[in-house]
Amino acid sequence: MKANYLDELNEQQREAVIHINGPLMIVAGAGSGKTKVLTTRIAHLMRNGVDAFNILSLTFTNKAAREMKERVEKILGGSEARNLYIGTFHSVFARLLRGEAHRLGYPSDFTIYDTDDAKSVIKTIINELNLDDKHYKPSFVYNRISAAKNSLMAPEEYLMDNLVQTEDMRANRPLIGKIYDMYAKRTFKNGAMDFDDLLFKMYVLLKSFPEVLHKYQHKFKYIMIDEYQDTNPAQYEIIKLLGAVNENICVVGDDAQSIYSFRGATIQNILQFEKDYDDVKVVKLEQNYRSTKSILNVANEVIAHNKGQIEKNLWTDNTEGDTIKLVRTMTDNEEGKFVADTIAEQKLRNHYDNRDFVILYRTNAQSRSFEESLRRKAIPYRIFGGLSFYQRKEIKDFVAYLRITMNTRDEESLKRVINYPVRGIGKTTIEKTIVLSNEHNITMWEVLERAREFGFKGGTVEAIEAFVVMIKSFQALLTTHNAYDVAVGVGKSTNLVKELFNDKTTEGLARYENVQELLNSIKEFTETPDEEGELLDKSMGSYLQQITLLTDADQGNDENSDVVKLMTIHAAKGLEFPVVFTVGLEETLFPSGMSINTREELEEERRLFYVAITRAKARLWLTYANSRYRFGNLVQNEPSRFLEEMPEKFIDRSYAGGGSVRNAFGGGNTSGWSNSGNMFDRMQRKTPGQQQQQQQPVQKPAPKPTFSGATTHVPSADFAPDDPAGMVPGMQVEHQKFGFGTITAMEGAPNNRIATILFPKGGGEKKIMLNYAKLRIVK
DNA sequence: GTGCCTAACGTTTTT
DNA sequence: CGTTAGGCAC
Repeated sequence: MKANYLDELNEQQREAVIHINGPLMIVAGAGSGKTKVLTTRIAHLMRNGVDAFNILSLTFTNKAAREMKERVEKILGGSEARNLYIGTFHSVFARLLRGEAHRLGYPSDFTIYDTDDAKSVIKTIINELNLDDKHYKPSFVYNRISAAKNSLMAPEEYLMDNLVQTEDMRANRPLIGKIYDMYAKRTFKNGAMDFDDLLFKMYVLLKSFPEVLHKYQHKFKYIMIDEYQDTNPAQYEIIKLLGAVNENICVVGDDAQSIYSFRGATIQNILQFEKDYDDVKVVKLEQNYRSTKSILNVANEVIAHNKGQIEKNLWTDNTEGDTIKLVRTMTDNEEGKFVADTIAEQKLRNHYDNRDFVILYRTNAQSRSFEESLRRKAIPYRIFGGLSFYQRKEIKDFVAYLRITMNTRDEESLKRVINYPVRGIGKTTIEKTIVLSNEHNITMWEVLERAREFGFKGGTVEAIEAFVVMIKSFQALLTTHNAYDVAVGVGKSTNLVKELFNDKTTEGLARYENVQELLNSIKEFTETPDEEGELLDKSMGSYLQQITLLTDADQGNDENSDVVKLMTIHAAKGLEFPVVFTVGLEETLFPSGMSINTREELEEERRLFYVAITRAKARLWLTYANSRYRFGNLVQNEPSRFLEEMPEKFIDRSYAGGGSVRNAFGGGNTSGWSNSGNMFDRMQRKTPGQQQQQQQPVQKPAPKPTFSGATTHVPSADFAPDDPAGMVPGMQVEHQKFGFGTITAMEGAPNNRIATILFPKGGGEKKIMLNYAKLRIVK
């Protein structure tokens, strides 16, 4: 261990590190060296005789856990760090639950359902109850159930709770409690836990089995929790239980960066920590080592608009640095182009590498325009988040085989693979199996095992038996082979790999490669030593439980690859970059239109903006578009209210540069609003139709006139969709597909109008939703 | 039972 | 606009 590790800390940091016993709260401002303090503190504990086996460190992302482990290893120099229990709440609890699952009636190889799996179960239940899944939307129900679990409310309590019941009644969805109850029973029957169960069941376990609680209270003598501001009541109660004996709880957080309330996190946990324990030591880390003065000042002033914070004063010794550039573009595509152009320019001018840039947005859907513009300029990039690798269909299919092999109770997986690839077990047979399993109160798998007994006949029973034999052969493999060999065996026997291999389409090729990647990851898992310390658990069960908790950001952590990164602001928490583009700063987008109805929601959006700003070390661009495509139609956006909250002094509002915008349209109207007047005054309102034309000054050549059937219409050379707002009955219009027609009637809400149009050559009268149709006004 | 076509739907944010 | 789920025809 390095002897001088304490010398590298400032006074407050050191104070936090050397506090060994008793509750400790570290209020760590953005960029104040939080991870350094946490890792050094772990090293310091160990140096003072604390056994690594007795330290539990909880984080929110696998990435943070990995980083922490690496940095502790670096300080300690030895292999002792391996014995630390470092991980996310979910992964640590999954591991603990695995060892204790039998007490709760779960198999130790319980399946972990991701959000999609859970919603699928919920949807099944909704259909079983003969409810309308358009009214009882699975995602809505899922969120209610999730919220219940995160506040430790079991189905029975949910049904009895007046407040909750009133809410459901008011939302006209009184049966959510019933669905929750059935969902809990069903997932239990399936031997499966969803994300929230990993917390909820952990709590139940500790609460119901005093000997288990005792065991872990004495194992985890020192507990550290990162990002404490993002913990929910379930996590809070578990920590309280685990730490009750020793009270060596160290929480680290920043109330200004609390951005996960939608997941049940409550900022109260950190605000109240001092009241939860006696003699809480509070340390504030207020020196920022990350950002320039300009960036930090803007961040501080923005966050000052929130009420009720822990008082702190974040400052920096760094240089003032560049001003923050505020950029307006006409459209989202121009925004993308501007950012790509600026990255190219900055690389030349200031010698940055691709890896120095990040593009941060509010919603994943915004990535598209940036992807396109970066691709066009041949700038390599990588998107973090979005669709996880493990959510892809081909991966889910493959994993479902592995899951059913490990846990035959898992009906979600069973239903997924029972007839894929096609083996002659159709809908009718599956329905029948479900009915039988309900009648006899056994699992679907048990029905299949005894198919002949239950009266399945002919080809069906043969197909079922072949399927059962196959899965059993996989189970047999498990006892003799490692996870990788089993997976390869599964791939061969099921023909899954072959099927994808034979699909020579581009998508088929990609799918084949994805499955190969999955196999590689299993191989890697079996071959590398277990990072989590503890027992070397190389089983398939362990692998499967782990992958569900991985996010895309954890995949391919080739941090060194020189690419521009794109991610949501949520995903960027805890990271830093020399140059940051925060994009889409428009009302209804950021702040999100979903989050402007209460002060609490709006303040969380503002904290999100604060997080975005404070990712930047040296340079920060804030961009927004005058109008952008949303659901396929062009919408106007006002600049985000947050832009008005920034101090003028550090902002360069005249900056609309980057070349492209100005060059394309001769300057003038795109150059932001400099010093005079209200910034909104100078925004020119344009109709979508006008913008469309400005965007494409050069008309695309008309499609080649090819032979077409009587129903196919070849659009006119100058075909360009017009603003539907101006369309009224009597007008002549041209539809891309149906040809020329006359509007005969108009109905629907003003923002969602439906026109009845008579197309003489295009199949008669049709109802067209104006929001989605491409129509050109002829006259 | 499979594949194709149409209609409907969607955008918060994630473990 | 893009995707996807469900209905319908082979």
